[in-house]
Amino acid sequence: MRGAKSKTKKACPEGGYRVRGHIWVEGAEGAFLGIGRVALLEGIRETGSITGAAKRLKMSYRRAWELVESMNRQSPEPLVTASTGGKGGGGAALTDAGEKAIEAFKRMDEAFGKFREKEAKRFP
Amino acid sequence: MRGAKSKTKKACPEGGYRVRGHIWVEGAEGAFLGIGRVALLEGIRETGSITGAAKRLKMSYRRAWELVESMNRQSPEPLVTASTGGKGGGGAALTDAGEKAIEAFKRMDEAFGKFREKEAKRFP
DNA sequence: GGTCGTAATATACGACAGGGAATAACCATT
DNA sequence: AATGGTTATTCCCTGTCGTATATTACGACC
Repeated sequence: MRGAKSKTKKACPEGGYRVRGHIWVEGAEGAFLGIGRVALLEGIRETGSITGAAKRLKMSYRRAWELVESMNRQSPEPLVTASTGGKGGGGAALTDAGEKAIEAFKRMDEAFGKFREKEAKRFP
Repeated sequence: MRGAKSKTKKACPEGGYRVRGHIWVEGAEGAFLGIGRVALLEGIRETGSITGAAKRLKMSYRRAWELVESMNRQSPEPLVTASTGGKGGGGAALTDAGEKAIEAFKRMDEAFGKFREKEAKRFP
């Protein structure tokens, strides 16, 4: 009942399986920096607000704000500064620590991609 | 309102953050082999039944059975064989492919641990 | 000083993964 | 043929997570 009896078809030399994964940095209260949080940081940098980043990433403002709070709480210096009122109603921006965090994570994630690709050879 | 102002405390040379992650093998229908599935396979090997493995891992039989089905469906040859009735009411056992899957995944997971440890140095 | 769009916060709603229970089928052993 | 523990399968229920919605506070700019 499982059909397909292999058929000795040797197309796809290293084909059927691929290795996937999540990787993230943990701080005092759990998740601190992951791919989603980094995307949020980039969204904030490019839109100038938490609201704009949330819309771009199709997540609720509430969640975006919670993530920003979580990151700021767990870092000795905040990654995002936000201000209310004023020109445009307020906004948010990355700090230098925020930029550095993005950079470090992206390098790690790239290395992770290479790692997965290499390890996938274990499952031909 | 975020307190703590860093304090220039340089104990914990590479301390605050650690890198964590999940890694798994994907097949045709999604997840094929992960740490939980491997633990289940080992539980089956050691208890001789899906029921026993589920109890040991404190998961419902339903879930355990679904995981076994998923693995068997996505492998050219099943990782687990099960039989009903007979001595002891039936049972389950690993195939040779099942043993090899455990082996391959554990090696990969070990390499993953080393990778995370190495990459954590990016976040001092 | 009114305006505007954002930050910040609370509440209610909905989706869904997983758990638990219940049931039927199975078959060597006794 | 009765037993017993397991596989296989279905149905319901609940906790959790995130979304959506609503409200208030804010302050530079016109």
